[in-house]
Amino acid sequence: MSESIVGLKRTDMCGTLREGDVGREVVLMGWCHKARDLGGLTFITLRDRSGEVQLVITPDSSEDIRTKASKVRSEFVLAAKGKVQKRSAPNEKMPTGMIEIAVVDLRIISESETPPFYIEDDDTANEALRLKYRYLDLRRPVMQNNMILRHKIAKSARDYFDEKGFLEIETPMLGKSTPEGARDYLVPSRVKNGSFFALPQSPQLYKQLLMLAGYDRYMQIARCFRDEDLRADRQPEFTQMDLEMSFVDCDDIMGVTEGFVARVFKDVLDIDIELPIRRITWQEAMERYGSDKPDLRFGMELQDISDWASTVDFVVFKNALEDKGLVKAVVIKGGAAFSRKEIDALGEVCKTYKAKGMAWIVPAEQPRGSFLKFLKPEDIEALAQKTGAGADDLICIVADKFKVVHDSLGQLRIAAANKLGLIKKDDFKLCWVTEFPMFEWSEEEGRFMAMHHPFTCPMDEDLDHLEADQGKVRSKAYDIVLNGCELGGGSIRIHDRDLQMRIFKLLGFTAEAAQEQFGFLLDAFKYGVPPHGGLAIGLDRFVMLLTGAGSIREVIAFPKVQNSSDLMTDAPAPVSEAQLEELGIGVSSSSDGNNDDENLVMD
RNA sequence: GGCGCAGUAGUUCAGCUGGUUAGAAUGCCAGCCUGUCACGCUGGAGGUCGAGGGUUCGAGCCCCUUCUGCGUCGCCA
Repeated sequence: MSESIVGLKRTDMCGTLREGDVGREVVLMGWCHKARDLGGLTFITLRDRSGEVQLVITPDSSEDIRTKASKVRSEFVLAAKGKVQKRSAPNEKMPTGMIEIAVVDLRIISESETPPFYIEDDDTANEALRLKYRYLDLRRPVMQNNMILRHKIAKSARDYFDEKGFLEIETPMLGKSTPEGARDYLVPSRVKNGSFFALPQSPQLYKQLLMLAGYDRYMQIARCFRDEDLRADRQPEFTQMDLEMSFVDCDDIMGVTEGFVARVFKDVLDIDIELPIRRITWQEAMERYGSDKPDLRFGMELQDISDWASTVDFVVFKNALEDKGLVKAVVIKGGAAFSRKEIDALGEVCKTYKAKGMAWIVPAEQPRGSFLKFLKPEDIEALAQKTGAGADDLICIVADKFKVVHDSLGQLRIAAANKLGLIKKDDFKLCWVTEFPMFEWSEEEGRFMAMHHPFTCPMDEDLDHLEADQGKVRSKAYDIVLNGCELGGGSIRIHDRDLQMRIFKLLGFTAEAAQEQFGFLLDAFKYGVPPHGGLAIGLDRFVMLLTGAGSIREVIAFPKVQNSSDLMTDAPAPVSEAQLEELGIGVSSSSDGNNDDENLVMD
């Protein structure tokens, strides 16, 4: 049975009705959240995007309505006409709990099978199940709120940047594959067999060319693609609030970005962000927090104890120091109460980040620790003195090279803070991390790679030793960090063709390779380039942090799972021979005999 | 590719040292019920214990392989 809505015009949304509406005749449409048949009386909770309201069918209702009401089940789509009346038994828990609708016309528009999980806010259902039936999952009010909040942020962005004179300009989805950076998603060309488009990892080059073209201020809420493994905060396709400005320096970009972030916090959560946002150099962030995205909601900073370690007769420290490394410590207040097992778990965190181990010590009257036999009583006292640790505290120590020490202790710091409950969920701490290194040594490639991207401008002070000491060159790049999560980042770009060529050369590009990959950019740079720079904010992460969601999947309508597939549509899926033929692509079964796992090969 | 966690009724879970016919709650179905809102009461149906193999007199439980989901390292300019 499926009735029509002809003759009924919706007058109100379910969740908007209040006591002031009593006496009005309304027409509502929505989903049955729950039907309660008490025999003579039937209550139906009707739900739409705005909320829920109670329908009531009494023994006075017509036979037809009572029959239909008895057939209604969860998730049926209903249309109801009736009069708003004050409830004799109000429900304080519902926003519409003071009123109900006395039904005079009821239509079952669409029936529903029993859903595989109950549509409620507590997401007790298995995530894989939720994703397979995402359209049902998206009915849950908490998911609808996430989508609404996401919309609000996008709207704030468009309003804000419009007011600041930005133009939203769309850039292509089908572009050119570039070396460096993440793996590209490729799209085969039908017209030019054997050639491929790449989906954009970001609109980077297009927005730079828009600056060159004189558009001055550009923004775009842009979909980006990266074919890399997923994480709780990483999806293969994601959305960036992308912007670029001409005739600016770092301060201009950071200023306009701060205004945007503050605007979103105000519009969405009614929170006032203190401006300007604190700035920390990359060097300082690494040294104090062991991270280029420090969580400033708690202290527990890293302390350099290399001087102390050099006076101690412990081979682990000696080796690290001789190997141009350092020794650092994190003091966990109250950590003396941790069990051996809990301390070992912290050691495991360090090992995950390549530390060979974690030394620890509780500087109590009867000291406890992992390397006491190498320490004299005065060593322990000196360490306690230096680090400010007391008898109730746990000192965790890692000795290794710069990266290992900071990575491992930085993560240990977070693990310990989580353990001690130092991180408040509704606390928002922002910072800028500036002066990123221009290059990063890649063991795998055996060369320097661009830490940000190859179009990032080096700092003026470091231009002179660009060739001489690449590792020391800093760039005009900046990241904005919210609660230890990289919210976004950007840079001032190179606008000088010669400098751009120098950077390509340092990255190992021959002049020919640079011309082949980025010829269009280098050509464009012959025709008058304004100084420019920009930034992109990860919209999904921003929404995730503002909603307190545990992963960006919670704020993306139709996300992918860990193997980059879509549990609802089963994408990616094989295509027909004819389609492949047209694209000039052959597919061969892989040698392991697993027919489901096929390899693409070019004809 | 590595490491870790999980997979038992539609759903969320329990299931002891390997031992009778695998349980609970909820949902679902039927009947009753005039103020419910986690409605209530009575009754009922519902299971390839993710899959495959092995050990055993006997496997949800032990072993191997594999699939799926989650977290994470690598990776993500």
